[in-house]
Amino acid sequence: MPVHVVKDGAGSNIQVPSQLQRIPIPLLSPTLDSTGKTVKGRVIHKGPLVSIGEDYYVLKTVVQEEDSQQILSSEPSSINVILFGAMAKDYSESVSHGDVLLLAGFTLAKSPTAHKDKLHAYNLQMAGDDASVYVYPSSTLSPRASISKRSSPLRTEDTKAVKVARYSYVSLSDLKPGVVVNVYAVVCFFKQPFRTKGTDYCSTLKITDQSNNKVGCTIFSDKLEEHPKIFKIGDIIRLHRVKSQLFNGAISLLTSHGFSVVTFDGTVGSPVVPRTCSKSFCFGEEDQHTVEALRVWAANESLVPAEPSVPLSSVQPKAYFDLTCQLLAKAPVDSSCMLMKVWDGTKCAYPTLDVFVEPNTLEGSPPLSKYIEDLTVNILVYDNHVEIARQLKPGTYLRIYNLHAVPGASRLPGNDSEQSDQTGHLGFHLHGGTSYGRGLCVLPDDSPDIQDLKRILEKISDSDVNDSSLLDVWNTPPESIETVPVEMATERTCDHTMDPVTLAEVKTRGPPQVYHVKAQLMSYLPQKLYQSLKLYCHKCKSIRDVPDDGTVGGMFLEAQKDDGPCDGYWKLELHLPREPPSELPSRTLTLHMSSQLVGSGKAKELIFLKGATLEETCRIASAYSNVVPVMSPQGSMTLLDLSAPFLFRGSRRYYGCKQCSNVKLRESLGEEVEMFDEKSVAEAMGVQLLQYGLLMKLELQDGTGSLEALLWRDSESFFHVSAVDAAADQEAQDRVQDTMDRLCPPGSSMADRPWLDLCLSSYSVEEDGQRRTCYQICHTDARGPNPHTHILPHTHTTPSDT
DNA sequence: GGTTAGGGTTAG
Repeated sequence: MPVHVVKDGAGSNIQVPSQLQRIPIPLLSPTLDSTGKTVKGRVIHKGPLVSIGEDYYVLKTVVQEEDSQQILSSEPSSINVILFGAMAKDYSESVSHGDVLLLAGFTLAKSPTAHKDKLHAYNLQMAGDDASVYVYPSSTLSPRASISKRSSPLRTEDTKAVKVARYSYVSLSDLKPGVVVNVYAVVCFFKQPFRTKGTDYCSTLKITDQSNNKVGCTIFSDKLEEHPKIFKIGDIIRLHRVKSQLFNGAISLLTSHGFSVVTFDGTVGSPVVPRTCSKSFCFGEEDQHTVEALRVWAANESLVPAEPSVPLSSVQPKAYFDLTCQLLAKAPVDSSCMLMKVWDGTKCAYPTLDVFVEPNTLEGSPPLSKYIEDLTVNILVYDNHVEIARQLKPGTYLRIYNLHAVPGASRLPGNDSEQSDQTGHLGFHLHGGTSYGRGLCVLPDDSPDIQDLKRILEKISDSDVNDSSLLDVWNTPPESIETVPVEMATERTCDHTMDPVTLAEVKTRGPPQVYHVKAQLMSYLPQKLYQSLKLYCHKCKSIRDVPDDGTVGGMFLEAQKDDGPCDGYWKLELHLPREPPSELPSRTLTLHMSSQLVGSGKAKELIFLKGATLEETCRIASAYSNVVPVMSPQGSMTLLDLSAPFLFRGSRRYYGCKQCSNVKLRESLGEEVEMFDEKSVAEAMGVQLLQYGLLMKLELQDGTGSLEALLWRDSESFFHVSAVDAAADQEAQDRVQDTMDRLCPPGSSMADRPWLDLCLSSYSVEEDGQRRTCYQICHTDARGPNPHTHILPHTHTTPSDT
């Protein structure tokens, strides 16, 4: 007898040859010499005994690898076994579903059904005297053997007996209206969840089981994750607590209170992995067998299409098809339309429609090379699908259902006459609505349907990154820069050790954070650089503009109207005539000095100037170290309005904060001052000194997105310029302008602009009661043509964060 | 408290 039953316990008289070498099913190949080799597996399908002549039989069965590690292999772990002759008859009578077999003396032959049943590419053929089957009945392996002792696949009625304690499952043929039931079934039609007019999302399904009844099923839930995760026809579904009801004369199923759903891949022989969001769900060996039985039944019913989707290379004009692909980038087109750039590694046989969008509206990486660009197609997503598409992250793998290949480009949203030469090109439209299951979903990373695709796409991407033509592509994303030496126009001075991230990624994270990014400068504000000069108060944190000379000059003229006397606190007065050729009435320009300072020989350290024009003040300031413009409206000396500079030191002018100063000019002013700099003078007069800063808004982009970042806290070190110098000195201003012209050459395209290595910090600000994330460029220096000639003075503290 | 949808092509 070529079929040996190995019995449990002492009664066993069959010896399994011990010298046989066991080969895991996924590793079987025709190059293998099968002499002395065995295969061990569990019977997951047993076909009928077929008579093909007088006393000659054939039987087909499917066994699955028992070693769970081998099941995780990417190769199929289940294989068709064909038994011939008397062995087929023996097998039919003594082997049951669930039994474990040891097969020896087999030969391998190419499986003609591999593309359809997704089982091993080869069959095991068992014929002749060498072939032996050793059977370990499942009764010797598990206590539930009696249930498995059948010659036909599991029926739901049988499973009831062992599931009484937990769940009982009703055959679709036994449904009565108005009853809450649990069912196991195969999905033969499905729609991805779509928004209803009510409060929920709805999944519309049609399911079937071994009873061959097809039953409609409607699942309502406002939580997307509670909907069944169905990716293709043939997936297995388990529904708990669904209510049967009559609709249009037929039974249908509807979610009832406390419903739950679990789904499984429908591929015969693939690992049985429940797909569910539920953290506590019942799943036992019975469930495993029910799923396997439904898989095998569906495979024999030819319910499932050979392929779940169509590659781009096979797409025909006018076709509606399902596409499995990777999302590369997306961009909003208008309120009802979204562009998705996708690829699947194959090239469409027809020219495809180009869709223009502004590069800064594109999220994700545009094609890295001409080659990848040729494989990338544009999909226009409309209406109800936009909501789902908007949440997708570039890089994810998608399946798009009922995608329409529209021949002949028509007018497109957001496109104009540039499209006219594209007539006849194939456009891809995911129209609105859900007919025919139209929709899209994310395929999980471990989905068996994308493993090959992932490998192929990664291979293409990798080989393309090494292509030198990359350097010609302006939108080379920063990740690729890592492998290509590119001179950066800025350098980071921070000591953070972290990998650079894309701007798209930066935008997904909340503040506060620090990032390293590589980006280009798209634009900046203000364009007139003197407008970037600001005055900052450390105390009240306010920022104000530096007034221009016209405004300041006007204030000096206004102050001249005060020609009243000063009280006699001040020892020295110097009367000067108005300078010719002025035709105005004569006036008095007065220099005052502190009596205390005169007494201590420091008279010239601090000069108070009354009645001078701005121009005169500047000229006098060049001869004295500290000049303070004053007036005396009520006979006592006071400063001008704090909108004007309160102090001139050489070419530098200093301002005080109107809000935080408490001005008091005492007769003894300066007595206690040891060193006359702007700080001590301000302090002595009760002025809150304002600090100069450079504030700029830079729009960055890196191919994955764009981002506005401020240059403020570290702007002085960025430009190698002190802000107070920039306010007083044309050469310093020119240096700032030179830097900006280098980072963003006037009239240049993005291709000509250098990349910047930046340290970026994010923080939260509140505006009109709304919190908003802001970004600042910190710890970053522009690389000047000769940065070492512009050393920043150390006397300045930097303004803190806004 | 218990709707919504109840498969069957957009029309850009």
